[in-house]
Amino acid sequence: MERGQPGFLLSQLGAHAAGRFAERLKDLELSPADAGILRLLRTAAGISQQELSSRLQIHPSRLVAILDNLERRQLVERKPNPDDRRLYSLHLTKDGGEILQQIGRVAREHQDALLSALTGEERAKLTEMLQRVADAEGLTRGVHPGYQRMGK
Amino acid sequence: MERGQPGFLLSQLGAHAAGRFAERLKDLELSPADAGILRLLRTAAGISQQELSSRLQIHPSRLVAILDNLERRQLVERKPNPDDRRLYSLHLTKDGGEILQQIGRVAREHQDALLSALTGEERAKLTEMLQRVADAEGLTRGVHPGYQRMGK
DNA sequence: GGCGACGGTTTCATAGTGAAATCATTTATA
DNA sequence: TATAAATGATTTCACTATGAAACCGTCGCC
Repeated sequence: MERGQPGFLLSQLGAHAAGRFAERLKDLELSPADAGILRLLRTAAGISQQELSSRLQIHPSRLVAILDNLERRQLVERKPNPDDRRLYSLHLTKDGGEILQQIGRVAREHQDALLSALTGEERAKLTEMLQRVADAEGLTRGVHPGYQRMGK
Repeated sequence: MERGQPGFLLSQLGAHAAGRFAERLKDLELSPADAGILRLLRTAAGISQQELSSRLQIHPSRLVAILDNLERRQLVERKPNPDDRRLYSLHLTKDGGEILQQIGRVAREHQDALLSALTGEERAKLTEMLQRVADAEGLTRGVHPGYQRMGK
């Protein structure tokens, strides 16, 4: 990849953005994967670990430890599934919901800082272009390829 | 980070682009860090490992193994520095120069595939915006934050 | 000439990784 | 209904990557 070229820039900036965001999340003692899980559970309450792991592309064996941690901190709850005793039914707790709000705040701050060099109009154009590229590449919205390796 | 928002998109697409590029590099049996090193050595022939590691933000102890490998494959040469016998003077070999050309080819293919959803005009606009953001964030051109953890 | 700093390398302790094994439970099959 | 196969969550294990610190030879300074 040549420097100054969009491919490299994209990858470079993406890694930078992810790193900066991860740093901000550390204030909340959360990893990016933690945040992704909490966010997904808001809209997909009750899903199983299996389903969670396949949606976010996190290895099931890794998910065990992550959920253990989130449950210990009472941000997530593993409820039994009455229909299938093998499955857990995962839910956000009250605390989990509240921390999710903080995550949202952090994300907005992060984004504003990151894109301060662009006008509002440019941000919209950038978002639209990036979304188009992401769709063309078959990326699922909200699923970060790095979740596979951003557990801690 | 909310989905569909530029911050997340950037990070998501960046990771995707880096992953795809790394896959293509595998055909040449190179890691992204390998490619970064070869590329830098083209314009900065003769530098020491110390200097290389600080420019690319690669840990010195990790650099040893990477250079061992590149030297074994005769893509890079460690010459003694006559002025200071502690320092190596790193150089691309003939083979290294040739593989660098192949890397360039792979990078162009990668980039074309990645941005196929955008017109030429849009690509230029995207590049310009990304460069502006990268500059504002203080990123050094050609230095990927991920080199720190993309040795293999 | 001796002493602290420096470059490159090695060692080491730690942590993260996925593949495969395990165990309970459910579904399919006959 | 009995038995086999599949599934979900977890644990175990072998492998790799990581940086900190120790190490050795060399340099610059006083």
